[in-house]
Amino acid sequence: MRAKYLETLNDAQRAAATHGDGPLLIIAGAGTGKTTTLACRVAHLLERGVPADRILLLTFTRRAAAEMIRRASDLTGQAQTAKVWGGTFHAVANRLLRIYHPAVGLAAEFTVCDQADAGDMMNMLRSSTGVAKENRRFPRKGTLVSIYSRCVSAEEKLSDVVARHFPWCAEDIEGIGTIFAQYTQRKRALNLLDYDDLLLYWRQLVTDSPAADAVRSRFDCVLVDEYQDTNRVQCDILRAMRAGRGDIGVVGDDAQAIYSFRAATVRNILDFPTHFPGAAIIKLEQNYRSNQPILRASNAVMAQAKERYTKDLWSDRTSAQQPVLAHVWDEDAQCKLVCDQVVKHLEEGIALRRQAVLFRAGHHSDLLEVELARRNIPFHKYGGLKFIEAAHVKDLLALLRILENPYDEVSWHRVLLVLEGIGPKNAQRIIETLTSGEESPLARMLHDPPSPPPAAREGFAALREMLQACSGLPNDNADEDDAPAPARVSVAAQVAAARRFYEPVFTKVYDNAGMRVRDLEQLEQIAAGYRSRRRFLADLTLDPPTSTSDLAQPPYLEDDYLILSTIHSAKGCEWDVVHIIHAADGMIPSDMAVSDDDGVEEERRLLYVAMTRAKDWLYVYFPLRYYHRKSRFGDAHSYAQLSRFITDDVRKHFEERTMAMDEDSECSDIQGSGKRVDNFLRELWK
DNA sequence: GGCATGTGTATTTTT
DNA sequence: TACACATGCC
Repeated sequence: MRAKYLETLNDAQRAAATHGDGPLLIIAGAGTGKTTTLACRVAHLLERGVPADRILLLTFTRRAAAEMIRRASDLTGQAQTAKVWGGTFHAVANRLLRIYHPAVGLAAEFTVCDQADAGDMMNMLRSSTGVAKENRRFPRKGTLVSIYSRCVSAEEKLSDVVARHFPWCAEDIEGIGTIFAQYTQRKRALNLLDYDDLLLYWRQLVTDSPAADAVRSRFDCVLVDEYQDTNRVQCDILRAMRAGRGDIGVVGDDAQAIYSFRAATVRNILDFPTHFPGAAIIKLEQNYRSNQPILRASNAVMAQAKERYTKDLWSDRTSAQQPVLAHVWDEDAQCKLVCDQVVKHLEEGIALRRQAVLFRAGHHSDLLEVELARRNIPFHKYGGLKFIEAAHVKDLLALLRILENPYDEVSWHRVLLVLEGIGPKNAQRIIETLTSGEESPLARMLHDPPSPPPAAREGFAALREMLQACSGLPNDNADEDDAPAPARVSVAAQVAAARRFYEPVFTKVYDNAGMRVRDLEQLEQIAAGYRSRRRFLADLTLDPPTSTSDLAQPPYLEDDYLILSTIHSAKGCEWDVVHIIHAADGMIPSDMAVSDDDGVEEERRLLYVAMTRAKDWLYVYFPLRYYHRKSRFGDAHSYAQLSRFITDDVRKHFEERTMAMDEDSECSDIQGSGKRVDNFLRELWK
């Protein structure tokens, strides 16, 4: 008997969901019901009797995994569905390594550091090795981290990576090599893993460790979403995880590969049948998301791609409304028009959260955010700068990380620099003293501290007290007999203690202290949901709040808000109305990406991804004039070109509207053919 | 050695 | 606009 939920699938989807044990490659175009299909496959596996905790579901974000598991659970009604191992490669690596760390020579309390932490360490090495001394333009920390990560994830030599992707750093290659060598050494010594390490250790765990068999046989089935955006190491991991077993299913779309900067390679999809012999290939080509006009325009964009993609998506959702290409005078006009359109759709009954504004880079929405705030239109922004990257949040977390891993020099450095009167030199000296002895640097700090510079004496004492309070160790003066057993201090209490320690400093150092204090309060709230500090830190690093909204507690959940998102963060999502702003050359494609053909091709796919997020309405905005605010001259500006991807062939599929300026510099009128004016006016009364 | 101040410059996308 | 680096004062 066939389960009810399978009836709702089309033939290709059902074939994918009910496929047997062999390797399975699903090529799923945008909006073809990929999530549904995967959820059904999970449900099907469960009903076939596969235990939930023997299913591994790898997705691009933890949110995507949670969504699929939730849907599978709805389909089967089985509570045990929650036991499915779901998450990102990095999160799963972390989870496995917490169990099997001895097999790869890791200590249990290793901490995971994010990109910014890695950058801080690179910076410390940059000065301590002195390699940057001779050259004033030695690559910055961010660049160093990018180069490093690229070498590791693509498994390419430093010299090749620099030559191909960072040619302007070629003359510093020796210094970079020195820093990298020390970077890896320090990380090991300090018990730190960066994002790349998580994958590398997972790979080692399943290819070359005493636990390899145990890890492999933990899972009966592995499912991977967004396979086009995996890199070589991730591919190796999958091959090793499935060595001698066939049950692996991957889903991907080569037309949506947008992560080559993270060394993702389309080869993984193309070579899947070779890597996993006997693989069945199923294509999903019917789009259930977008209406025909939107799909035609999107297909037209991809039709110009250098590589021909295998599929044209089709849809039977008709609509008389073509996507709109809006020519606006400048960025101000763009903001106003976006707001107008958003409100118009809202008044027609489409909630704000069913609408999204998409853009190439995080800062592209800066002006719009101001305008939205001015008009009291609530919004949540995904992508771009994150809460977790703010200096004051990092400062506070550094304190917890010291408690978790006392050997974490980078965090010690951060914490010490917060104190008034301690600069890089003194911080360095103090850290050297702390780590010189046999005992843990934390114990040394509490029982036999180095002397701080006189100016920092008070702050230093406060720091020690704080660490003391959080660590739960008895202090020097405590009478051993009377001292109660060290109480476990809750994570939230630790954050609270850290907050009390930091807040006076903040009010001195930062101007908008109020906001920052609020951030820390929110951090404390998040901490309240955790029993384990280790878990708290790992989760924040591996699955950071993607927008400030994630920090908001239930009262806000009912509120309606507009979605602002980078195109990268919009992957996998869909909205009734999508507004794509800054469709100008230099924005899409980004100036940074046009130096080589592959870069341009990826930018094209990026526009395609953005367009195919739309279900019913799609607006693409093109501001004609850009101002150069940094220029000496008052109103210096330049005229932009329409994105090179919106060719004449593509424009045929759009309705074009032009907003002109009137004397008051307000955008108020329409230019173009009479027909367009009529269309526009009709829109207004509709 | 720390810190305030001034100058120049590079500036995407994310786990 | 933010960040790295240089300079000069305490």
